[in-house]
Amino acid sequence: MRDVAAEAGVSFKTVSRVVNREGGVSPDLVERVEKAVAALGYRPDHRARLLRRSSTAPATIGFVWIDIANAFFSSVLRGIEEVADTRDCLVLAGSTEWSPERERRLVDALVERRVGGLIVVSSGAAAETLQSEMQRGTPLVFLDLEPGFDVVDLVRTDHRAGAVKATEHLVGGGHTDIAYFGDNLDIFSASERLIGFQTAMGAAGLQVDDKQVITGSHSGDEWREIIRSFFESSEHHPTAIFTTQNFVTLGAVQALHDLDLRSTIAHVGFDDIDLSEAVTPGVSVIPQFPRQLGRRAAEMLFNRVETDNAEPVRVVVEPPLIERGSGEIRPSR
Amino acid sequence: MRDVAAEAGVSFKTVSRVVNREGGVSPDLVERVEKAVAALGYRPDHRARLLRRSSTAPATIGFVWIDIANAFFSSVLRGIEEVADTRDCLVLAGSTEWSPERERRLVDALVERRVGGLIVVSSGAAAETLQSEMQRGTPLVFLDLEPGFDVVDLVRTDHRAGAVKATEHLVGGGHTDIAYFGDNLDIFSASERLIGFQTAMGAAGLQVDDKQVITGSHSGDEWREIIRSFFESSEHHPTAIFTTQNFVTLGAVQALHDLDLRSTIAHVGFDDIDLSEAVTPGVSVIPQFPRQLGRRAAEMLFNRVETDNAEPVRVVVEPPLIERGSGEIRPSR
DNA sequence: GATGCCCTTGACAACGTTGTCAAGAACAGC
DNA sequence: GCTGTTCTTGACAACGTTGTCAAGGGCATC
Repeated sequence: MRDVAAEAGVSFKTVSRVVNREGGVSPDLVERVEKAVAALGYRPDHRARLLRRSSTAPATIGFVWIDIANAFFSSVLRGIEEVADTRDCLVLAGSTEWSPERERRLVDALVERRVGGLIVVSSGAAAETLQSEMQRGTPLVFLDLEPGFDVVDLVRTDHRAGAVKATEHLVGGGHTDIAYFGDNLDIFSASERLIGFQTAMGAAGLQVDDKQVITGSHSGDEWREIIRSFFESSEHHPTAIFTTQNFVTLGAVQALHDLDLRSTIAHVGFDDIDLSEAVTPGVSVIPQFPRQLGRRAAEMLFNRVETDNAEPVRVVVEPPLIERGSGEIRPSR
Repeated sequence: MRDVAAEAGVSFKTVSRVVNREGGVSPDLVERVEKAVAALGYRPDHRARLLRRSSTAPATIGFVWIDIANAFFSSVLRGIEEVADTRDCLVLAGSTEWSPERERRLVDALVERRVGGLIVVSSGAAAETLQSEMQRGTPLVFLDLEPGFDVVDLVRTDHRAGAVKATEHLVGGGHTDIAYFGDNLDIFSASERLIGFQTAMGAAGLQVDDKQVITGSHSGDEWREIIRSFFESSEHHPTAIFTTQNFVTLGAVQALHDLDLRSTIAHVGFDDIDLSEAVTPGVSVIPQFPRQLGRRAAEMLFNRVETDNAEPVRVVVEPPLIERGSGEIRPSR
């Protein structure tokens, strides 16, 4: 900026005025400054600007998510960006890949960059930083997971109700012997879904066999192997399965296809997947609406910027069930 | 920081020393300062820190991409994050959703935030800003697309060679009548793929019928409709199709499935998709390796930070062909 | 021609941090 | 006890910008 001022033969305050279109600068000076700006390729330094300015509207918001490979969160991010874009706001996104350590570091890094707000898919690892940041007045919205401490704003799917719905659907189709494949139970959404499964099974008077509850954190290909060997090895086959995450569902579809069991074993998944209609039979699912969750969370965030003392908002969306064939297979025995 | 200094009864320089673990501070002062930091929930302001510091290693890099809904770019981002993470570097990601206007704004915003480097999937819209930023010495790596001006570092798939390979595969299987479905031609990769298709067709002495080259920018569901009505309406059916982007491939698999043509029409796609093995027949593809492209780009970026005068690097990866069944169907006529 | 007003411009402080340097204390060696 | 060295600490400038205020010039009004 100093260089631009020298080039144009004015003080740097005048440059500042021109760059920010404050007005009150004579036309020829404006022109001289603009020429100098163009000649030197000058860009204002956003950080210094924010440092000085008693800015109100956030120019950057942060998004901390858990798994970059999962299309669910990509769609969430898309929803967030759509809303942020209308406010000329950038999204600083970082994924933790399930590591509490990384969650702490990421949240710290974002807080240190003084983002105007934060949307977090939090395991609760960064609770301390998040809470002190909340006290500083930074808007904070939690998404998908309950972080395990008192939370102001939160948006998520009703994981438990969705799992109940899926299980009831299978039970209603005549299945009494249902296997469960899902994410690690230290993840809030995963444990909620298992609780939903157990609740619905219990309500139907059915027993849950521990050997038929398989949990863990794996890629789609790993799940494919796990589910294939589950069906290959166990003498006792369930007549239906409930897969409670999109990778698990993808793996299960592949595995059942490999074993030519897709028309025999009933299957409902949590989260929608691509090509769910192109396989035979189609994959029945409890879909989530990640893009809308993202939009909703971002709107809540900006809302909190504007109205400081608003009541806490908790949005918990009950998901529907989409029948496509795989969930409607009757038990063969 | 001033508050912390007051609370601990020291000067703020001492606080700075403690926070940055510079050493040379007596143990009891360290303890007092740390207590004050904890009590007040103090976080250093990263922006101010960078403003002062003659820092070398970048703390933030930017990634500008074109389509957040496309899993290809999510994987690229993942690769970038993996590398950035090892350098304690955050990734500021923004998607342009194909809008040149948005590309300009995003690149400007990142430059103004003084990112330490930039990985760009650029249509060329922000050429001016990017070039002046390159002159400022900011490391810059282009990914996937040629932006239409002289470029220093670039990583991409060899779109043309991949398309040639796919087309030759279909031609080699006996097909002479092949339809092409792909992205808008003002996108570099799309036009390259079409050129590859045309080249291989020409080399085989085959004619390309303009009515069988369908291009546009659509979602998977839209492509499903387009391809379904293409096969429903035209009296003349091609015996094979080449779909040159993952959404198009997804749509085509669905559409052919809807019409019960998946075992009749040969099909090769560009970009791999989920469940490509679970459908019948499996989907033959020219896969890209987005995560590796991202890793490669990030490594080049950091490399350029370290060695300033390095030669320009262009990495153009020739993709393989994966046979899964759909591409090996013989023409029925 | 003096006064008052507005319009343009620049000097300076401030934002929150780190780098530089010097002051002061503590200690060792003569 | 004096000198020199080291260790701890703080004062101050600087990073690049914007907010505040005052100075100076031009113009209208009396």
